[in-house]
This record gives sequence, structure tokens and C-alpha cells, in this order.
Amino acid sequence: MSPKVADEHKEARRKQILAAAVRVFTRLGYQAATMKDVVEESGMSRGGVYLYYGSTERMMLDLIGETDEEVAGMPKLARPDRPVWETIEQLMRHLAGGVTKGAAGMAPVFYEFFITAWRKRTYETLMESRYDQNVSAVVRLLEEGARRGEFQPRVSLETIARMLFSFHDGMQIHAIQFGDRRTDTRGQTEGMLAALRHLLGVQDKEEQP
Amino acid sequence: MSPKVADEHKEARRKQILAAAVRVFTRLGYQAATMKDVVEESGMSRGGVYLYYGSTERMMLDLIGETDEEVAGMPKLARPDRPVWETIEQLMRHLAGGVTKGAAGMAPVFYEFFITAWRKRTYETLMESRYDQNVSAVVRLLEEGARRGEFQPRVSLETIARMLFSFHDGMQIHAIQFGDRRTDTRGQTEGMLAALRHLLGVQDKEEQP
DNA sequence: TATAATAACGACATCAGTGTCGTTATTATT
DNA sequence: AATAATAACGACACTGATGTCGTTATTATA
Repeated sequence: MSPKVADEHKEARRKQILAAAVRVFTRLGYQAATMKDVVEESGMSRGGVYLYYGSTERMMLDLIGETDEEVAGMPKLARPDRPVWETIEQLMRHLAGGVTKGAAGMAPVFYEFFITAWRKRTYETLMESRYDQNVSAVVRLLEEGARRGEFQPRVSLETIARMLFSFHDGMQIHAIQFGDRRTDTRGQTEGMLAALRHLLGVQDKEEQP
Repeated sequence: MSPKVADEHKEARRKQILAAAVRVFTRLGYQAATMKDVVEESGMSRGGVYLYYGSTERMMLDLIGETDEEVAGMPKLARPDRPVWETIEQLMRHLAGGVTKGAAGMAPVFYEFFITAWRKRTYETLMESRYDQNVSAVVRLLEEGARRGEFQPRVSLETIARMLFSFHDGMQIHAIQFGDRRTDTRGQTEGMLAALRHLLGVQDKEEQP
């Protein structure tokens, strides 16, 4: 009576397969990637891989789960000693900067997956709750600013949060498709910050002459 | 010596196949759609369809060409007797309204195609020039407003045009994924109009009390 | 070191989609 | 009506991916 390997080793195998999957996905995209591709990339055997994952879809779900965990650690961004507006500026510029790196990475794969997942109606609630969570995370940040008296918003904070995501995702997709240069990610980001500043009614202490 | 059918009839066949392709694409998406599906949907034979189209990709390109022709007729929107800002408002609201209808239509299919086309590097210049054309069309509209003295823009008109597209495409994708309701298309559109009004520095004649 | 348990392997049968091509049906001309 | 030209058909061979399963290799325990 002896289970052959420790759970750690099984977990390591799982990671190994997921790493191969990431390489395949970034090279071929989600839909075009096959089990065969992942098997060959992983260096394992067909049967070995199937022991852990029965489809590329399952791999993708696990990869999404991983990034979600990373994102979950984001709300602690708002430092109590600095203005909320500053946090927003940093957040926007950080997200815009990540586009370039993401173009060669998993970002387009995620977009591709989400658009095809939408069609199959599966994960409908998963996707919706992800959206809701992201929106309300930003709303909470904005509310903090309003509570501190930094903002005197002209439109609903929820609307502003949604606009932020619409803009960001759209720009990211354009950056992926047409390149960072052509899309002028920096310029757009600064423009959007100016727009947000107005919509939020940021009360600027220093810049009132 | 006699060509069997007139060119009109061949064109009719072509339309028939494309119509079937649209139904298949909207049902299954671009990547999942196969020649087999289109053949069965069209009511024609395998060989018959292959006589006109050798791949779903070719069908897709023709469909894109058709919609491009429709879009080409859009720049004449700016009426000389009305303020440019009014045109922009109408345009934005019109685009936002089209999302609902588009959710069940070809819009997600186009997005899916573009993201997979990007990966294959083919059509790179096609896609880029489409983007450039759309941007410069809006820029021309905005320049007309500036020339008339309606606007006193705070940021470059090109940046504003790009922001407009980023926002629109992002919101459209969200609307497709999460539904019109949850995304609050109307609210976001009004919010974006307020933001644009500020960025453009719209000189409001009536509303200055 | 023996062995029980199971992780890992890889060949195999299967299936769905593809592109072709010899045959048949259709239609403008003579 | 005859026929030449070709549009349309659909069966066929082919390809590439899938999921399974009997076999082999590996390792924790006794």
C-alpha cells in the first residue's frame, strides 16, 4: 500500500503542463491550440498529459484562475497617505504600459477565449461576476476619493468605472492589433486621465492659482 | 460555344453562399465554422460551394468588404446647417444603440476574426489601414468643428478620435459578453459624451446663462 | 530487497473536416 | 432539336486531432 508520488510532485507536473500550454497558447492562440501541441511542447506523453487535463479548455480555466489570484491582490493599492487621484493616475499608466508586454503574451489569448466562451454560454456567470468584481473594485476606490472630499463627480461613479474598463479593454485590443505606436497608448491614456479628472471633478489643491 | 450562365446568376449564387455563411458564422462563430457547415446551410453541394469559395476565410473577407462599403458612406454625416457637436452626439448614440442588435449578429464574429487574423500576420496592412481610415474620418469631422469655432480642444484631435474608438470597441465587446443591461451602454455613452464635450472644449452658445 | 500501487507511456481505433475529380444536369447557341 | 460548354453534384481518399487502454516504469512502504 503506497501512493506512488507525493502531492507536490503531482502539482509540479500540473505546473509543467500549464507552462507548456502558455507557450502553445501564446504561439498559436486559444482556438488553434490542440492537445497534441501541448503534449509535444510539454515533453510528456499523450496519456500522461490526459491524466491531468482532458482539454485545452480546462488548462485555460486554470490559467485564468491564476491571474485572478494576482488581480485579487490589487485593491490594497489605495495608500492612506496619498491622494486617491494619484493612485488612479498610477493605475492607468501602469495598465497602459503593460499592453506592450502583453502583446506577445497571454492578453490576446484571454480576449480570444472570452469571446468564444461567450458564445458557448458556459461560464456566463463566471464572466459576469468577474466583470462585476472588477467594476466594484474600482468603484470602491473612487468612493474612497469622494469620501475624502477629493472628488465632486459629475456622473455616477459606477458609470465612470465602467467607462474606464471599456476604454482600457478597447485600447488594449487596438494596441494588440495595430501596435503600441500606431495606437498611441500614451497619448490616449493621458487624454483619458484628463477626461476622468473632469468627470470626477477632482479638487486640485496645488494647481488652483 | 456558349458560357452556361450569365454573370448575374453567378453573382446570385455567390450571394446565396455568403448569406448561408452569415447564418453559420452568427450561430457558431468564425473559427468554429467549417466549410461543411456552410455547404449544408447553403443547400448546395460541396463541389458547388468550392467552385465559388475555397475557405471560410475568403467568405469572411468578402463580408468585411461589404460592410466597409457601407461604412464608406458615413463621412457625409456632417450637415452644414447643424453644429458638428450635434452630429457627434447622434453618432455616439447611434453606435451605442447598434450594440444590442449586433450582439446577435456579426459584430462578435468580426472581433473574433480580427483577433485571429492579427495572429497570422496576414492582412496586417489591411487592418492597420482600416484603423487609420476610421480614425482620420473622425478627425476630419472634429477638424470641421474646430474650423467652425465650435471647439477649443484641450488635447490633440487625433488622440480624441482614437479614444473614441477605444471606448466604443471596448464597450461593444463588454456589451456582447455581459449584456446591454449589465454594461449600461446608455449611461456610459452619456458619460463619454460629457467627457468629450470637455476635451473638445465645446463652446456652448445656448447653455451659457 | 521485494512488492504493491500507480504514474507515465504510446500505439490504436475513431471521427470530423478537407479538397478533388469523374460524372451528371443545365443552358446558351447553332 | 442537337450540341458544346460548363455549372453543379457527391462519393472518395486523405489528413490530423481525439480519447482510450493495455503495457511498462517508477517509487513509497513493508
